[in-house]
Formats: sequence, structure tokens, C-alpha cells
Amino acid sequence: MNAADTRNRILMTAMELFWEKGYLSTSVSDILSRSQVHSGSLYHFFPGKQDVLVGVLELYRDGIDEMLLAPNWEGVDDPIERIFALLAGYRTHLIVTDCTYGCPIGSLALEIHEPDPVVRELMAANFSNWSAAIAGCFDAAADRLPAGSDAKALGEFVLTVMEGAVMQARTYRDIGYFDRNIAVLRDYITTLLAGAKSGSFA
Amino acid sequence: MNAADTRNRILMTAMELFWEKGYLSTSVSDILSRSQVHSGSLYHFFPGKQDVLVGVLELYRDGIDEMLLAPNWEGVDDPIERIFALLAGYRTHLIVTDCTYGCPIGSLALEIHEPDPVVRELMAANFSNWSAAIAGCFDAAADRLPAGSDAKALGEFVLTVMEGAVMQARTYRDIGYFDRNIAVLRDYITTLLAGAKSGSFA
DNA sequence: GACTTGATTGAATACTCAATCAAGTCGTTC
DNA sequence: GAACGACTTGATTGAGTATTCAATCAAGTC
Repeated sequence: MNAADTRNRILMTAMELFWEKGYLSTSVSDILSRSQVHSGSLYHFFPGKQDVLVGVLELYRDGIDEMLLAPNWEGVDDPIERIFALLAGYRTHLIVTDCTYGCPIGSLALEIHEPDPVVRELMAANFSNWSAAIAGCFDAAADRLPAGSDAKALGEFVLTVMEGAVMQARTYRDIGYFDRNIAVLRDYITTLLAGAKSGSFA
Repeated sequence: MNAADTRNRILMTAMELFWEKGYLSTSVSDILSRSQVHSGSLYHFFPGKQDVLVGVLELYRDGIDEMLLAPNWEGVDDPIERIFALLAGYRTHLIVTDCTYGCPIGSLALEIHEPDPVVRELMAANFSNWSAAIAGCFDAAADRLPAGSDAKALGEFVLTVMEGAVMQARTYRDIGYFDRNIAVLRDYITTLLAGAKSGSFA
């Protein structure tokens, strides 16, 4: 096994573990035993545990298109439906994990109370990429939205609703909380599309 | 100092620390040194660290009216404005903490990945109390909302928006993310009040 | 004034943690 | 084939962790 493989295996394993158990509850030994890598190797590639986290956050940041958007948007052309297709992807994650799933970035954002600036900015960059992708959908549907609609703010709002809906479904272990939240969001977006005299919140 | 005082001081201190540093990052020693209580005393009242958390969650659950709602709703009678008054309270917390504030329940919900059932149900109960309070506002304004509006779902949605908005403001260290999210929420609620043919998402 | 109860003390325990280090292996280059 | 540097091994370190426990204390109660 070459060096790049080792580094990559560490990162993929850490990505899994941080998602399953969170960053704080994942020990370096956890990463070592699951990845079958020895501690010296890990510390050869990464100065410390936090640098592994940085690597994972960079993977998320650089992989949003291929890992997240492309799979969920395949065969979905309408920009508004793309928004709900992405949300449906999160719903699927919740279902297959018995409502144990949590958004990895959101979990980290609330788990780490005093983040290193590098870590915090990477979490923010991940949020920005996500909401920018949604804002792109709203931009693509700008002609169907009220004039002056703020696509950026709407993208951030959809991110907010996803995070909150996932948080509640996970806490209650009940997908109903996710579904109701998304239904309310759809109601709102429907009123926007219906051309209600709205969208002037910017 | 009597026993009730000691127990209470432990809980108040733990509440502070869990909010500042999170549950996992708060050590029992942290609680002991700040509360000036000795370890034996703590373990006399609480079987273990998790039971301190349970006590704190019970304090939140039982104190929502006096600690959260009453202060924010003083002098605010309109039920819809009460919703935004409560959200404004969270905005104030963000401002005075330089956007470091996090909702204590939301943070715990995402921080603890495999919660004990007792803990998870207490977090859920806290969410339920919060969104039920908001649902009560929507109920009180039912005559101004579209017929068939689902007050419970709307209450959960407002909780979602609060949690997501706080999460983003905290991650970006920028109150603008909170304000934009709340502005979108207000836009939505405004369209509901304007009697748009909506609210039929239930 | 003997006895009980509950609260308190703080040292000791058993354990986990991130991180280190010296000794090795391997491939590449001259 | 020698020399070099990148990588690997895994035992070890030492600080920090939650928790336990025997002993002490204060305040009742009969």
C-alpha cells in the first residue's frame, strides 16, 4: 500500500467515524483500529487529531458536487424540484439509519464549541457551498419568483430548514418531524411561485 | 450550606458549563472546581455525570415559562409578535456573546450521538415545550391564518428556523445569517397572515 | 446522651486519551 | 550496491478522565 492510500484510508475512516460518533467521541485509536493503520503512520501524515478533521472537512468541501449534488440531481432538471430532491436525499439517509442520521457539518458545528479558526472557516465554507448550490436553483428559477427575491437568503433558509428538520427527526427518532418541516417549506416556496406579493424581505 | 443548596449549585454550574463548553468537553472536575463542591458531594447527589445532565435538562424543561417565555413576552400581547419577540431574545444572546451562543438543547442534540433514552426523551420534551409554546401563538392567531393551518407544524417550523439560524450565525460568527433567516420566516408568516391561499400543507 | 441519618471530604483507583519515539522497511537514485 | 529519505511499526509516555471509598462531620431523634 502506498502513501497516498494510507492517507486516504485514514481520511475515509475518520469521515465515517466522525459521522457515526462525532469528532469528540472518536478517539485516534478508533481511527487506527478501523483503518488498520498504525499510530506512527497517522502522525506521519497529520500533526494531530484536529488536522485529520481539517482533512475530512476539505474532502466534504471539495466533493460536494460529485458526492452530494450530482447523485441527488440526476434526472431532475427543474431547479425548484432539485431543491426538494436534495432534501429527499437527506430523508433517505434518515430512513436507512432509523432516524439516527445527522448532517456531518451541522453536527460538527454544534459539537465543537471553541473551534480553531481553520476548522470554523472550513465548516462555514461547507455551509456556503451548500446554500450557494440552492441559491443557484433559485437563480435559475428567478423568472418564476417575485421580483427582487433574494436567492442567497433563500438558499441559507433552505439550509436552515434542512438542518433543523434533521435535528428534530433525529432527536425524536421520528421522520414525521422532518416531513412536516419540509412540507411547510414547500408551502412557502409554492406561495412564492404563485407570485404572491412577497419576497421583499431583503 | 444545606443539601438542597449544594445540589442546586452543582446543577446551575453544570448548566453554565454545558452551555459554554458542551457536555462532552465539560469534565466533572470542571464542575467541581467552579461550583466549589467536592467530588464526593457530587456523587452523593448524582450517580454519575450523565445524571447531572439529566438534572440540567429537567431544569430547562421545568423552567421554560419563567426562564425563557415570560422574560421575552413581557409587554408583548400579539401572538404573532410574541413569536418574533422570542426570536429576538435569541438574537440578543448571539449579540452579547459575539455570535458564540448556541441553543443549549440543540447543541446537546447534535453533540451526543448515541444518547441514553432518558437523555434523548428529555431533549425531545424540551423541543416539544418550545414548539408547543409557538404553536399556542399560532392557535391564538388562528382567525388571521388560512383555514386549516397546522399550528403544530408551524411551531416545529419556527423551532427549526431558530435552530438553523443560530447554527449559521454561530458558525460564520456573523449575525447577518441569523437576521436573513428570520427575515425570510417573517416574509412567510406575513404571506400567511395576508390570507394567501396556503397553509394546506398538513 | 446513645444512635441514626445524610452530607461531606479528598485521596486513591482504574482507565482512556493524544501524542511520541526509536527501530525498522522499502523504493529510488546515483 | 550504497546511500538516502519516505514511510511503517507498535510499545511507551504522561496527562487527564470518571468514579469509588473509607473516614469524618453535623444535625436530628428517641
